[in-house]
Amino acid sequence: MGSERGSNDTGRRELIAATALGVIIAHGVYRTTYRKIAEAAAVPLGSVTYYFKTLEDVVCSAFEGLMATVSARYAAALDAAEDQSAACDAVTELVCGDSFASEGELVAIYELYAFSNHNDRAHRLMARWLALSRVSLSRHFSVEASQAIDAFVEGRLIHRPLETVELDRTAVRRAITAIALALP
Amino acid sequence: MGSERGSNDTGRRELIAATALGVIIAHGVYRTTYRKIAEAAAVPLGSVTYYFKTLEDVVCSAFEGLMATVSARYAAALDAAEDQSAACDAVTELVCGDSFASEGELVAIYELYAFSNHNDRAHRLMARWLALSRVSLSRHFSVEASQAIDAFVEGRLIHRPLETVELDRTAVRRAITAIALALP
Amino acid sequence: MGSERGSNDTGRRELIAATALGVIIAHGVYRTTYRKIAEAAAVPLGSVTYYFKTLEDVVCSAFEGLMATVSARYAAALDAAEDQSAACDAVTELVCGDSFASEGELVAIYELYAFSNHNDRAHRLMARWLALSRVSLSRHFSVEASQAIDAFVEGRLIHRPLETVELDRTAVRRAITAIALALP
Amino acid sequence: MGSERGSNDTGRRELIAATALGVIIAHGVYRTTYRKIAEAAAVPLGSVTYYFKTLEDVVCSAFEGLMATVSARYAAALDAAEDQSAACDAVTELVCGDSFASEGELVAIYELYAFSNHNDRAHRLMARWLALSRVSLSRHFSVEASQAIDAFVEGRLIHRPLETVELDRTAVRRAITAIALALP
DNA sequence: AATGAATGAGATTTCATTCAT
DNA sequence: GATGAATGAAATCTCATTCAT
Repeated sequence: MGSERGSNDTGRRELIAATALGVIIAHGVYRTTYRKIAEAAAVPLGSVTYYFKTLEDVVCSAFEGLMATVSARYAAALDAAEDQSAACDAVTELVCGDSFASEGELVAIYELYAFSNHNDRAHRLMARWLALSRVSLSRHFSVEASQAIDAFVEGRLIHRPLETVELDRTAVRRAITAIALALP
Repeated sequence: MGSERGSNDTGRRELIAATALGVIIAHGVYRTTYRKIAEAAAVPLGSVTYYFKTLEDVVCSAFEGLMATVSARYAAALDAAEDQSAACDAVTELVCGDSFASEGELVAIYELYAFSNHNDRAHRLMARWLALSRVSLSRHFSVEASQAIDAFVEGRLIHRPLETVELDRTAVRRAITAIALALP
Repeated sequence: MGSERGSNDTGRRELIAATALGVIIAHGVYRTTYRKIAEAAAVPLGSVTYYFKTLEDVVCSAFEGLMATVSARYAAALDAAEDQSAACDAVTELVCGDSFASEGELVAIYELYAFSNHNDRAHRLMARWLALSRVSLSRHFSVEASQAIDAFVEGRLIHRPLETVELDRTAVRRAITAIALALP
Repeated sequence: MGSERGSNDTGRRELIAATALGVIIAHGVYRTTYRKIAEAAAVPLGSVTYYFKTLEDVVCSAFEGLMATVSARYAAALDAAEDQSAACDAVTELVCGDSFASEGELVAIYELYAFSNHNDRAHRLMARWLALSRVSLSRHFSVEASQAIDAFVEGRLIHRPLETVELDRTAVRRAITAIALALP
């Protein structure tokens, strides 16, 4: 009975951005198109271009949503730790467990890394994310240890899907602790 | 006198692949096109499509060239080390110095990471590269230490362009040594 | 305190039409859009479409405003002339001076000429304008001289911006007088 | 049976430009689109965009074709005249007869006038056309008379389709002669 | 009355790809 | 083997227009 025009509801923009993240994960930024996003979100093509003037705009928004989710988890895990030992446990869990990022989210993070070299907004997002993770780590580690541990976490997340032999939790824990002690 | 047609010379294929890498670095895979490559290489469009039947074919070939270069450097640096201490020095240089990869090559490496999630050939290339770096590291470190150090290197390379305060060489050296000792 | 909605004031319609003329002058009819007009007039897009149901409607209204201005000037100049000699002076001034139409108005007039071949309302406007100018001229010249002088004026206005050597006032005056005398 | 690829024939470009002129005449520049041109020329859309990178490119090419035709006629008519009197006859024929430009060509000329204010290439074309017509006239008239007569011709051509009472040949002839004599 | 939201249609344009030569 | 010409398909994006409010 009602027309489809007019203020349909709230959250349309967010729905589109969230759906776009899924498209990026499934196809990569290089094959992400307005059309695929519209189809996946089950909204008219014109609706996507209405909310997002350029494709890079949608892509960035999708990445911003991802970063909000992921950095919240990162911060929560570390903020909950009461001492450095607990913080080492938390980092180990981030690296080895499933609590930090799903398989798909990891793929999206790769895409963001690549994309950020060609897009300023994404680049700033990355820089923000880096700064945030450092703040969380700095509550428990020296600045230098935070940098090193962060790098280790980053690298592990990238290598994980390619690894043939899984690095076990104990080893990860030991490496983190060693870094923390080496850079007091 | 000679026609401009015909076998211009050997190496045309290689020229195109090498040029493609430059295009990828400048624009990202998501904006890499046959046309941009042809223009950058100053060859006819038909020449690019003649040597590379699909665009993904050129992209993968470009990445293969990159990996050949970069993994050779990685291996050379580690093979030259005579003991674990020298290996730690070598890794430190890889991470902090300019000898491993240029700014542009780093950008290309992230592109490859992202691309590999959506392309089998690139995925296999990545896996091969990971395996190779492990072999190089394993000559000096335990398997577990190799995995951990490799992750650390990876993460540092990603963070380096974003870092506001540069992590100094001494700290890097110390972190690597600590990992090596912690995972004997 | 008052809402921003509601009857903002009278003259909104006129403001939009007048602004549209500026857009036409700046971009040409072929690149005139509702959106450009709305932006230039600093009114909401919906406001433009509210007052003018179709784009051709705005364009015609803009042209009507232009013609009102311009034909008033034309008529005033000729009505003020007391005899044929003064009328020749007046026409000379219309052709050579700045009093008849600004640079922008001239551009708009050519747009109207072109547009009138594809739009009935504009065509009728043109015909009206032609008739009016003839009435003004006929007060001082024969019908045939009026036609000829009007044509001469028209052509001069078109050629003026393209002329490399400016036709001097004396020559124009002499041509007009000659036509007037030749067609008594 | 053959494929549609490969060198189809010559003149494809010219065919498209000529067809574009027809579309401009029928719809006006402001409603001329790649699609309409392709359909009218019965060639694939991609063919039009292949030969003409931008729409303004097609439009200009169409106008260039028109000008070539029309200025050739103009020059021919005047070059054939043996003395000033014959030149006056020739100009009269240009203005009153059908030999100079068809109804459609006149419409296209209006379009060119309007378009030239928003496009440099078209502007240069107009300037060239003006210069050419002056050269033709200057063979028979003084520079000042040429300017004036050219303006008269221009204005007549514009007014002709709007005129309710046709200006007769005798009057036109008399006006031209008068101008020629007034500006020796 | 006035406007923001929304959308379908179509515009320009880019591009991978194919094929005759 | 190599390439210019050509094209179909789709991509991004713009826009007139409509409607709920």
